Amino acid sequence: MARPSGRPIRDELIDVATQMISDVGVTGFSYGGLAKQLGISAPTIHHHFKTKEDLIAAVAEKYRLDFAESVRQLPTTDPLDQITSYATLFARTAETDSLCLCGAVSADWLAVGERTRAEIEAFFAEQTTWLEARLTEAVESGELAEGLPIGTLASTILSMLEGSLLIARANGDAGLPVDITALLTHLVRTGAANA
Amino acid sequence: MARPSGRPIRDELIDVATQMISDVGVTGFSYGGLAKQLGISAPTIHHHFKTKEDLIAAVAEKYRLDFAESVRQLPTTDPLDQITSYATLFARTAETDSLCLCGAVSADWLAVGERTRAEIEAFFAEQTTWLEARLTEAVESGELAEGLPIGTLASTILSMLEGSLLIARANGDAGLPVDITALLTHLVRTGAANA
DNA sequence: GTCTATATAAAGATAGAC
DNA sequence: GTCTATCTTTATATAGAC
Repeated sequence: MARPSGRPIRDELIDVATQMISDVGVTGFSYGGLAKQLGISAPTIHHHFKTKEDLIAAVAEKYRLDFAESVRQLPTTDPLDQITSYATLFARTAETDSLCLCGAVSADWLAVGERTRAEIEAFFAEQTTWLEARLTEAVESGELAEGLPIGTLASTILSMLEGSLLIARANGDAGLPVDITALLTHLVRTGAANA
Repeated sequence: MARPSGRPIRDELIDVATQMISDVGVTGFSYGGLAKQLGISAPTIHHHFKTKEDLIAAVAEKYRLDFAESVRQLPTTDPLDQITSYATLFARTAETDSLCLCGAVSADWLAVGERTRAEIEAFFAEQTTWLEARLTEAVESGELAEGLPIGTLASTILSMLEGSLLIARANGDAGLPVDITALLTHLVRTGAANA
């Protein structure tokens, strides 16, 4: 399987590694397997990423940055509708039987280095912060009842989405991330309606 | 590190392997590392589990059965309170920086064999079924509003708990599983109060 | 049931030619 | 920037002694 168009090989390495980590974990993927997929030799990868940990950290960073960009490009509607749209980012992942890269790395926590861990922590922190911001807006606009613990609610949504990808792949139910988010937003709206 | 008391070595192998899989994934743990931990030689393990896949499948099965037993032993109170107790099973896991074994294996889905996958699927199915039963009871007792999609709500809770373990370990926040479950049960109770 | 010795394959990584 | 060749370590697994 030769390498397609003229994309920078560094980017292709990261993309294919991302998929492989989602499939078999950070320990399960190898330079050899990655090289085969791309039709190059394994030592060539060392030229771009000196160690495997370098590559994994780069994968995590790119995922975090790309995801942030995807979130920025979500349609800006009502705050709770934005969270529904946000869930479709995870559903898109589920449709290819993939996990969130950061969830996948988190599952192999003791097998990765400090730089990678810092990226994963940053990813979860950024996503929680974004959700908190939407939830705060929802309180201000009256969509969401006052008095709810915004931070815990944000963690609930993120946990739910990360976990749903694990379960969706095992069950073959790619619609799970959207379904459960729809239910949760329904629940919080109901709470607001009766506040 | 020699092996403690007179417990069957087969059980000890499964227990230590369970912890290692939670730490570094199914590909990251090895017969060599497992042997070292227990103070035995690696080939000895082959005597008890002919292949690594045999061991992984046994680990998954024992986890599923032990978890079912833990669930059966939860105090039988109000249905929604039982779900709160249920969450403490996950919190206990988080306190040792561990994942649910089935969540950990699910993260390395393409790296395990059919028997193991069947165990994981069965675990998720059993847990979902248990949650559905409690939720149905909660509707009957008036704790929970009628009309909610019970199956989706059960999947929401399980997804939430599985995902919270991933995030709790990265964040060092072992209280997460309980906090988010408390919030969710609060949300559904609120819904019932206003139904 | 546990060990040593061994087979075979693959891993991560480096050196040096082109 | 990519390759072949190689190094070292580790992996899963088997054979056979005790």
